Amino acid sequence: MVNSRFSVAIHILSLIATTSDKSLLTSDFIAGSVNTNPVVVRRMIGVLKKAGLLSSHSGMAGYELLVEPKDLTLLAIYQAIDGPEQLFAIHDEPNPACAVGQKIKHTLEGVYTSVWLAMEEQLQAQTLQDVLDQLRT
Amino acid sequence: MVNSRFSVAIHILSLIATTSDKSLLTSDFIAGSVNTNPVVVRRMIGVLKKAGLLSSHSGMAGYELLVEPKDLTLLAIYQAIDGPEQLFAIHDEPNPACAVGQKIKHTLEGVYTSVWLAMEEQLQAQTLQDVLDQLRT
DNA sequence: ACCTGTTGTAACTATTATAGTTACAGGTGC
DNA sequence: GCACCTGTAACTATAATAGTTACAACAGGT
Repeated sequence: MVNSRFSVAIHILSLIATTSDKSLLTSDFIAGSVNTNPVVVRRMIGVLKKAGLLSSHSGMAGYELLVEPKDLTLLAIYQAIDGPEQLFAIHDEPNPACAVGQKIKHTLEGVYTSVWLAMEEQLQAQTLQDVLDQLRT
Repeated sequence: MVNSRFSVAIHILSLIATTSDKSLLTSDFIAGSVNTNPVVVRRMIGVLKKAGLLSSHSGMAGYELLVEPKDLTLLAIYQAIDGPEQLFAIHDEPNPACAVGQKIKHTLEGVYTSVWLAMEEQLQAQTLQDVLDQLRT
């Protein structure tokens, strides 16, 4: 995929998890750490909030996690940001009159599903807490 | 990633592998099966040729595989088309003055590497021959 | 030698996604 | 009231993807 939304989401959640003084947690402060625009942060936080991962109050600084870091898998974060559910696209409408064209879509779907499941397994095996532990070392 | 280059490459290689009358194998014919433009096919074939997966002769119809389908892993195909070597990008220059910003890049790289390796393992486990077998059923 | 059909490429276009930005309405609490 | 914040809409810049046009060079048949 190669966009940075997942990285930004993990960065934001890590900041919220490790900042004890919640009044510091403004979109501006977070944007400073991520090195992006506050609006980008607020947009991402809106998505994470909709997914039930954190809470916020309009007009008031401070975000709070609604899930314990040890219970928050990276897969859950990935799904929260609504990342693509496939790694590879399949070209549109291969020619059904051709023996290969007719079957290739179904075949590729099978291949890609197995790859996808392996990836999900990895993301499921790691939690935000694992990330926090590595940030400390 | 979510582009269809990998799918198109596998489709092209499958066609070449299953078409016995090589004189049929023109970029136009292949484009008809893939449902795209002949130039897109020739471009992709140029890449696969550079990687040593097939041969072609300018001005002459007919492509030939240079690797046995059973020896051609999907990973080799993926590497041949020079697909991205990462699934997730990391945002540029997180703030080094911040405890999280300072370490997040290295941490995420570790996470993403484990995911990437799991994906490679899946692609390594399947060959073009496996694809051909599924196309026949 | 010529003609037809092919490959190999360069160059351009259209479409889409990503990220960044500006702007502003509305909430919060001092 | 004021300073500061969130939530969002709207716009822009940039880049990637795929499709397209165009053409030089090559092969093989007649």
